[in-house]
Amino acid sequence: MTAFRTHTCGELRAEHAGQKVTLAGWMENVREVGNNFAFVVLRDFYGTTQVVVETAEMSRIFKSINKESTIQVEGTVRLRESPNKKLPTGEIEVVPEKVAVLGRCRYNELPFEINRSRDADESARLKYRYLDLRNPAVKNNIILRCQVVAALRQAMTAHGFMEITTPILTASSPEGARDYLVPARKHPGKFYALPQAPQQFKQLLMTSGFDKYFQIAPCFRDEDARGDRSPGEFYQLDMEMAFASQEDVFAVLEDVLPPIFARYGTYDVASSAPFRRIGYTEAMETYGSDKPDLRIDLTVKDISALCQGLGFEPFEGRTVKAVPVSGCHLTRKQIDKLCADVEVQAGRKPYWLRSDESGALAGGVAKFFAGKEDELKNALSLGPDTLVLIAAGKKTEAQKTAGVMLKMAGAQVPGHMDEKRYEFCWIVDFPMYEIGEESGELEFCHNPFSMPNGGLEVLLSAERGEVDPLTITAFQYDLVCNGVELSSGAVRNHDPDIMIKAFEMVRLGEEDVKAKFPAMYNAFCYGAPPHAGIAPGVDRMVMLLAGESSIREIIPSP
RNA sequence: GGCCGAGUAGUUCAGUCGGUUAGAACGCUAGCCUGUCACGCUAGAGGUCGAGGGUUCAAGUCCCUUCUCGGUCGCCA
Repeated sequence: MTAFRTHTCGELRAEHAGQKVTLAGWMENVREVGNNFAFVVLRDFYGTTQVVVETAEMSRIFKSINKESTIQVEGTVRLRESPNKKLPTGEIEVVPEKVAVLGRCRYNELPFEINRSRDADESARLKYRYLDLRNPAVKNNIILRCQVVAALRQAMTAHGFMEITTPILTASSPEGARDYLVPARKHPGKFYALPQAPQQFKQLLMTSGFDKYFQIAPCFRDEDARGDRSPGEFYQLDMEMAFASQEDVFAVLEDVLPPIFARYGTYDVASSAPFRRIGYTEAMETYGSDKPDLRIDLTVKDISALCQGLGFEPFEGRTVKAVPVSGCHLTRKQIDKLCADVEVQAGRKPYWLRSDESGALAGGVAKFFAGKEDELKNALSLGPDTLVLIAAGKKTEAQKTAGVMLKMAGAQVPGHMDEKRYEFCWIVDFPMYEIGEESGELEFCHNPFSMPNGGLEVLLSAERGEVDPLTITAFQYDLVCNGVELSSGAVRNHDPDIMIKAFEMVRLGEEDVKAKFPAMYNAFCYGAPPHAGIAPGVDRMVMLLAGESSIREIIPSP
């Protein structure tokens, strides 16, 4: 009950029959079914209620109002002669006595029909986002977002985490993206940077003695948009724990996320705690991706050795990866389409061949395997009716292309993907270092502030030449769900000595650490707790829960 | 920034080999209709075919330039 209404438009039921009520909402539709006889649909946030028009006077009043105007209707509830079981309020209707226009819609033609706004052109939807959001199907994703955020807060609080806010106007931070800059009025020529993540602040909080921190944190990165990535700003469930290991972080999310996915998601949660852990190297070998979609039952096989000396130039001296797709009955045209799709995404065209119903190899590059058919069949455990997609190139290229082939084939060839479930996994053991493509020298692979597995010892061994630095892994991890990278996190390097040594490996030193991150470095010199954290993307999570493929569907004002 | 695709009525789209007056559905307007709920029926209004240039007797359609949007790669924890 407010000044404008006694009930909402989603509230009235049979038991309200006979009551005098006042409703307020948008005039969604008018169905004229006779002379001076019509049904008006009134809509507010909570639902719709039918208003019945039976007199010439009421008919005249409603005819003078454009759809989507806001109106107030005072009247009496009565049972419908022909109820509609599909609607929560379908048993009743309101007989109006007084109608007032609260907010007139000046246009009788809208940019799109409210209830079909999702079919409209996206730029029109965004321009008229306030109309788009009147569509319950659009609005419900935003409601879902609110519920998920509330549930996350509740779960994190229940796990003993405290929500602490961190600055928005700050100094440039260590992440790799471009910063957004804000001119500083009092210091002409200088700028604030908007945080790409609250990374440094939360680590300082750990050093201060706060034990468990979290925040639904806005992050700002000046990068181009993607279907699953908002341009500019997005939100993370940022968290950090003191005196904690990688497994401690995993345990929290394995406890927090599945119930929320189960309750608010479109599908069932197929993974139970503990989620599967997959090493980075293994993920790249087996799935051709560091964000595998475990709903797909296909894997990548290495056939490099087998493919030498075939007389097929693209395979010579290259890494060759194959993805066998069993039970495949695609036509030649469909296979070409699949390969073209892979080429668009991976930038490299895959090769292919297939086994027919008798198991004989045919098509594509099959002829080059003459004399080696059995070897290939054994290597791939090849049965009949199987399409083999093949990628060749430098190791990383071949892996990446194979990963795209795997996801494309999984999505397009029936029987290899059970779409309607959530499959979580952790990708662990990311390499600490790599050989830079441009420099040709050793560089940090990811975040330089992750703790190397093996600590100072392993770095010293590498320095003495006993350990290949490329084999050093970091306590750095990604949480992946259905092929979407939900989150990445790490056990942080809290020890200045290890930090300096890690930097020395890439020809940097203490001065560079100090220069780049003075606050954190200094703080760690006063006794820091070992700590670890992670930051799942809220937008991507809601996207998965809503079953949407565009991140703009779950953001109120994209 | 590279590549691919799209742009035609308020909206979503069709438009054949370049050929008469550019069509459909929804929406809108008017009329009919007393139980609809994606109401139904009849009629009508509504178009700079994204923009500019070119080829041609003739361009929505072919060519060039350009703009906008989407996807993707680069980029991005």
